[in-house]
Amino acid sequence: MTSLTDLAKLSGFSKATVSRALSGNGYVSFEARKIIQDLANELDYTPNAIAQELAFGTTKNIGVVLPYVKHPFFSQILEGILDKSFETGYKIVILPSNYDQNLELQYLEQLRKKAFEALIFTSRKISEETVLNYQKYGPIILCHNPKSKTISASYAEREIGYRDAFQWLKKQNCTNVGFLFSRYKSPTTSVTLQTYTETYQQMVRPEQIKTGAVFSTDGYKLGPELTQFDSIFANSDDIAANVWCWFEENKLPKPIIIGQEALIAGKLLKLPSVDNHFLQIGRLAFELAISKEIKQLAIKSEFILHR
Amino acid sequence: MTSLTDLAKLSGFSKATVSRALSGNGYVSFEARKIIQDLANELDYTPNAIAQELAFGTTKNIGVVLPYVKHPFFSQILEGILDKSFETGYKIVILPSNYDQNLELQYLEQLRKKAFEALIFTSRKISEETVLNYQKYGPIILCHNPKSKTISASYAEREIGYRDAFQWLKKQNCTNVGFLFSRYKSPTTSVTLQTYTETYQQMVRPEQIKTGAVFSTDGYKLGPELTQFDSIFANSDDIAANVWCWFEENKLPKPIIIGQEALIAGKLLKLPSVDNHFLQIGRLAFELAISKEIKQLAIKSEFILHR
DNA sequence: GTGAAAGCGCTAACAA
DNA sequence: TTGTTAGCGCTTTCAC
Repeated sequence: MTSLTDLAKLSGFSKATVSRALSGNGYVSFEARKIIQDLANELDYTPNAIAQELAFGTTKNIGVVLPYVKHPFFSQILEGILDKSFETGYKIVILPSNYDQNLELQYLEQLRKKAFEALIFTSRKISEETVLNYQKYGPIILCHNPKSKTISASYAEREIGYRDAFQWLKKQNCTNVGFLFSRYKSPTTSVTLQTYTETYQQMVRPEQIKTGAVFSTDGYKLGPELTQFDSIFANSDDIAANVWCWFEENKLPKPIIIGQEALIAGKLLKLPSVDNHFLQIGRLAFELAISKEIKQLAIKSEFILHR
Repeated sequence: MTSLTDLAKLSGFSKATVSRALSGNGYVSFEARKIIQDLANELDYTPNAIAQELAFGTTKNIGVVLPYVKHPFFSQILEGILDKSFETGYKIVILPSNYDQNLELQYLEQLRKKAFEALIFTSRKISEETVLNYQKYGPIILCHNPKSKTISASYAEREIGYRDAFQWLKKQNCTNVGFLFSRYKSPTTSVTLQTYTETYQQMVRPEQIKTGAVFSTDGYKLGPELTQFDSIFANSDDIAANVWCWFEENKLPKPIIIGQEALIAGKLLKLPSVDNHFLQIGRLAFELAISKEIKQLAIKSEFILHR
């Protein structure tokens, strides 16, 4: 491991000159530059990234907190983030959370320690208030509609897509919609139920709500609990497809099934779907992370019927 | 931003004592420790991660080179890697490559610069030789069967699963198999063709090979080129499902379609599939990355018929 | 054009 | 138990 100091000693120039010669900042004579560069090549020298970061006072790391990786929601956002990060020289560090508050807090602490320049929460369990308190250590971006207006966010404005979906369900004379969620309490859950209530002008009964739908196969597992409904509003196409599959295998008449994210599995079965444009949301989240402004960007969801 | 130096000055103790008091390494009197800790809390002090890394001489970063993110192959490996990294305190940095050799080289250079402690290539385009040359800068793990035995790898031993699949195809009297690949030249491509040749005892004709199958929808796009075959061997379930879909929509008789990775889309359509166990491969790749040994681990693929 | 020196923030060996 | 000192590797200001 040759260091800049080594080069300085061996070449006879000072560390400053060597640094200038190699970085291209500041004046160095042609001869000196040539000597130093040749020596650097010969000794297989390369500047140490950590030392540079310390001297510059900043890593080019952005942390992305993801509850799960395979979930379409998160993998789409991630893809959007990578899309954009790519051109900028920032590194994306994946921080798996599994909705563990302690973990989420650890990641916030790492932001404080300057392990990251910014943090993107694709979702969170920890209180919004706690997150707000960490903003002083660096930009934090949320991927849902925050209560506070003083934190950056890029999120799906789901109301529009949901409203269109529910109106369509209404037109199909569905009166008993079953809902599939990952968690009982979450921004997604509440916005779904609220939009339903507004569209249908009636409250959702507790029996209509089924939780624990996280991975594709959960749709299959939950099948037995869904026979009473005339329609199902699932939280992703993959899960919707699994529900479909359960009914098919049990030779039961299928309810109308609506998915989300416009994925391949849903397309195959021609299930209606709400596309929340998470790719775009990820892209915007990254841009917010490297910008100095605090802004909130809403992306309108879209109900897709025939694909 | 309070630094350790600030704490030292304000508390009247030396930097060394402050460091010891806060890190817990070495002897510090109760009183001193209390004073320092209180002051640290009061001033909202936290050690700077970059400075620590420099002092320790190492980041806890592992870079993972991924050509694409949404591809099932890569997202499964990634999930396996995260699975394991999770318990260890290592951070996983995603490095999108899109099979760009320059990019891949840049990532190797970053390893050299100590931006990462180890590098995992889930796939690569750059020559194996080049990669070998960078091993002196840190552990590098490949996710395919390398020619050289002096580099670590965790990979799918696809032969077994492929052989079973081709034997089964043979039993179904398929004589004209179409192959879907992402790239024409790749380790996957060659092992597939070779296993086929061995099982069928005949060469693959160039017309049997279709490339450019990367994303799910590519299966649909390639549909028109596949009508001549009595069976299709696709490079993933998602792509296989899309092929299925194209035939269905065009009301054409379907060939036998075999997918890979045992994904939901394939399960829905009851397509046979070769499960390459990429999750496990990812887990092992991570363990190799943090171990000091050079080892090669092969995971046997599995042909799955009825799911 | 070049170099000395200070600084980035922390750790650790060695004395005291 | 605590402080002194050197060091991690690089950047940058400011004289010369």
